[in-house]
Amino acid sequence: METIGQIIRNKRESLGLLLRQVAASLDIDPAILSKIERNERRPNKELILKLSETLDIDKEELLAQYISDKIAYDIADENCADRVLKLAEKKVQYLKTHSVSN
Amino acid sequence: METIGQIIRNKRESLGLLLRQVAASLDIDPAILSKIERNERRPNKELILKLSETLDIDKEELLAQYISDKIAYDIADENCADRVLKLAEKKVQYLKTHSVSN
DNA sequence: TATGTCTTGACACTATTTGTCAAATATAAG
DNA sequence: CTTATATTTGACAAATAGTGTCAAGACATA
Repeated sequence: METIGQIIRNKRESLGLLLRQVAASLDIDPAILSKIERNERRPNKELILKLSETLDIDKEELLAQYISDKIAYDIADENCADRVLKLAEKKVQYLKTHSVSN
Repeated sequence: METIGQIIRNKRESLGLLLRQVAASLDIDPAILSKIERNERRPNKELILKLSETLDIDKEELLAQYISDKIAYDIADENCADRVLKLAEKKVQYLKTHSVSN
């Protein structure tokens, strides 16, 4: 399974871009991007959006990878992961139909 | 749908316990417990475990509620929630079968 | 060696989470 | 109407986590 860091690094290298170049486009230090690509540091949502533009990666795809990474990390050491995900699905449905902002 | 705060408050009241009493048992300020029960503040995992013991709520049940709450909150405003949850499921499976610690 | 790229770790700054406290509110009893 | 008790609220401090900066080290290539 490809990690989000691998996705980013693969795309960057396939475009022949240097860390320095992409980092400049993202307005961050190359060291941060290096860490993100090696999954040593987690990107935030803003960075995900910029990355999808700079590297021409589908925005929804990268976002889904990003959020599912966070979730998997949250529940990886729980022995009731399946149940948790089913519950989460119900709650999301509930929030979507009942939230004030919708 | 019952929130985690409601679960806790219902159980505490059904046991005839005061905020002050349960808070003392949890070693926290009653104000915090009050906020947790009204979903104004999110409990952390340690508190969840203590709560399940003090109020005699099934530990797995309360943990599942707690984690699914966090997940639902994370993805509530995303329009690809279903896809994210499916991806997360795959990643959890992957982590379970490939992690070093297992 | 000399150059350019990437990695690593220490550090500071900021944001978020968590804890503390006292005043305000609510409820019930005398 | 007081008094007492329980809960709620908001301001604030402390602790933790996230983020950014930088320079030195490692690595490859010419």
